[in-house]
Amino acid sequence: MNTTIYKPSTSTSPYHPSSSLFPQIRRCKTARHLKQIHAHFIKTGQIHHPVAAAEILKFISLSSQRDINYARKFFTQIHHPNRFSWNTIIRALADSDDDSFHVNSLEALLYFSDMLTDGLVDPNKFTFPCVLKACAKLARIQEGKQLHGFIAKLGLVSDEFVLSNLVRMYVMCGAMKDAHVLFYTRRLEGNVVLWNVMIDGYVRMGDLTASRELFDSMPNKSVVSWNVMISGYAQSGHFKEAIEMFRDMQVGDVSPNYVTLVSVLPAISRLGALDLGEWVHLYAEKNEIEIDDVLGSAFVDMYSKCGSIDKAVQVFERIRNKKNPITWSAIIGGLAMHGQARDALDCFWGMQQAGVTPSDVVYIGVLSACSHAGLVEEGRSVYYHMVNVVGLVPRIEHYGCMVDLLGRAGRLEEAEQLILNMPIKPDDVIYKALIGACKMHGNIEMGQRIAKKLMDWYPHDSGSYVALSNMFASEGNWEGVAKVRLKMKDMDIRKDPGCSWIELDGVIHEFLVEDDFHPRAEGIHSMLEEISNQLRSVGYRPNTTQVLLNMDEKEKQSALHYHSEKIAIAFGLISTRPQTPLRIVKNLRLCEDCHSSIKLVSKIYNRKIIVRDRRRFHHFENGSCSCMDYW
DNA sequence: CTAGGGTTAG
Repeated sequence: MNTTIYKPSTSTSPYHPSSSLFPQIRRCKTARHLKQIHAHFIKTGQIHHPVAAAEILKFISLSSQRDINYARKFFTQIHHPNRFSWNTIIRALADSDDDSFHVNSLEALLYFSDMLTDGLVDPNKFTFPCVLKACAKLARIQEGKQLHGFIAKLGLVSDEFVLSNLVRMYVMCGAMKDAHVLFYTRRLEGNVVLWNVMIDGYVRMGDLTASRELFDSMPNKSVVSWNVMISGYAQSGHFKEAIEMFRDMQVGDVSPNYVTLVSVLPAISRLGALDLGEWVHLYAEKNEIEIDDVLGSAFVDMYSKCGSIDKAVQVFERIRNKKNPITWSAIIGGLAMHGQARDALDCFWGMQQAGVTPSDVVYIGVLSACSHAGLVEEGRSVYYHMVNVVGLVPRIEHYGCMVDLLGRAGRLEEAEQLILNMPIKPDDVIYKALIGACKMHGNIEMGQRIAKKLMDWYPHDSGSYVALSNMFASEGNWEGVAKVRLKMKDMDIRKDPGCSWIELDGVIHEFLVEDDFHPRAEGIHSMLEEISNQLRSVGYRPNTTQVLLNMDEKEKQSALHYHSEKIAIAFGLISTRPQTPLRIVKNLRLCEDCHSSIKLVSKIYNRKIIVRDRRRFHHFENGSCSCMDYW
């Protein structure tokens, strides 16, 4: 047995960690095995060899079995850490991505300062990327600028890893100007990462024009460049642009990867572009991209939001091993949107049997499922469970669900009491839920009282005016309607324009109210006429109570006639084979007239019509709707 | 050793 005790190295070690010196550490696979080696090295004294210590530290800090606390302890046992060990511990702390990343990043900076104080080894080009990363995470620009000076003195600014992390540090501190100066003075055209960091920087600043310009002018685009643009567009609500980018990248020779799919799926979900979503699913399977919990959650959400709840459940069931709270929220939220409250409740209990504690988002899903289905008692006990069993503090969204749950079920006083007693300041959403319930149950007094309050608090939000007007209209108070309309005109407040769209062969066709810009406008127009005649022949009478404008009855009927969802349906009917289901997405909620006429259209034309409105899905089939008219 | 990601009341 080798019993030599190695002397600590002075200043810089002549040794570099290499597989030839301690191959057993490099070959080590498990944490258990590593501990055995560690113990053995202590016994033999080899632990004092700086390279041995560095190798062990590397395994503890950076392997898949990493254990940051063990690494901290181990580091304090190293008598004279070499540069590799310093770099390793700093990197381990700066890389940590869990809840304590803030503390860890601070600690990384402290280790760096210890390294300088220690004075035995100097930082090098491997040290700075990690220290800069810590600064970036903490958004500490002062320390970052000091590092910049230090790096310049050592002549390391031109190192591509140092430079891109320096630029990234400025980006994460919101200092795009400094980032820009570095980027342009360096002109490392070949460094794709540097470009990507800059593009990401503009995305983070919300300046998509600037990031797009940079993207368009970059000489070589990597898959990450595309991913940054796609997720940038998707996260800022530019869903169409995100999808356009996704298509464009395939014209070039860059293949989408796992992150691309995760980035583009939310955009597909929001637009309800089922064909494209299915294409992405096939792409993942063909290219053997693993559908793990993260990508799986994105697919579950996509299928739910595109109206295919069955496929959502299928994907969900195939994510066998590692379902996390987000995966469960996605499926529960999906079932809720489709009105499958019982299934959502089953899932809620199922996840707990699977040993996953529900997150607050899961409760939002379950509670909204209960309110859409009128399951008051179930909703109450879920709420009780959240507060008293799991111990979560209800957020405004949970109160919103409870107000909606009670309100829809006609327990208006209880709902109002809940608002008055809740410990958070109620927002407009909560009041609108209650107003909706008042209208539904004909409590005009309470509804008006709250709508007026709302108009005082949010004088520029069209929602409260529309709610009040609808309420007057539902009791036939046309004078009231006219007054609200006048006030809106005075204050220059406009109702959000209604907008619906339908995807055909991967192309999204969008229609606004009274839209006649579509290439097939004529065909659509005559189809609308035909539908209207068919409806009349089965005794249908338009329900004009929700028409906001002060028009005569005939004009009102014609306004209804051109609601965007009706135009989209007419277009769908003339553009698809008989019996093809139609999937429509609408930006607002369905009005009552559209709801009842679509029911009839589904019967007359023998079509399944699946409409996603602002809140949920309506599956129309053979004259009735899955929401059972409770929505 | 550098860049990119999933769920959320009406």
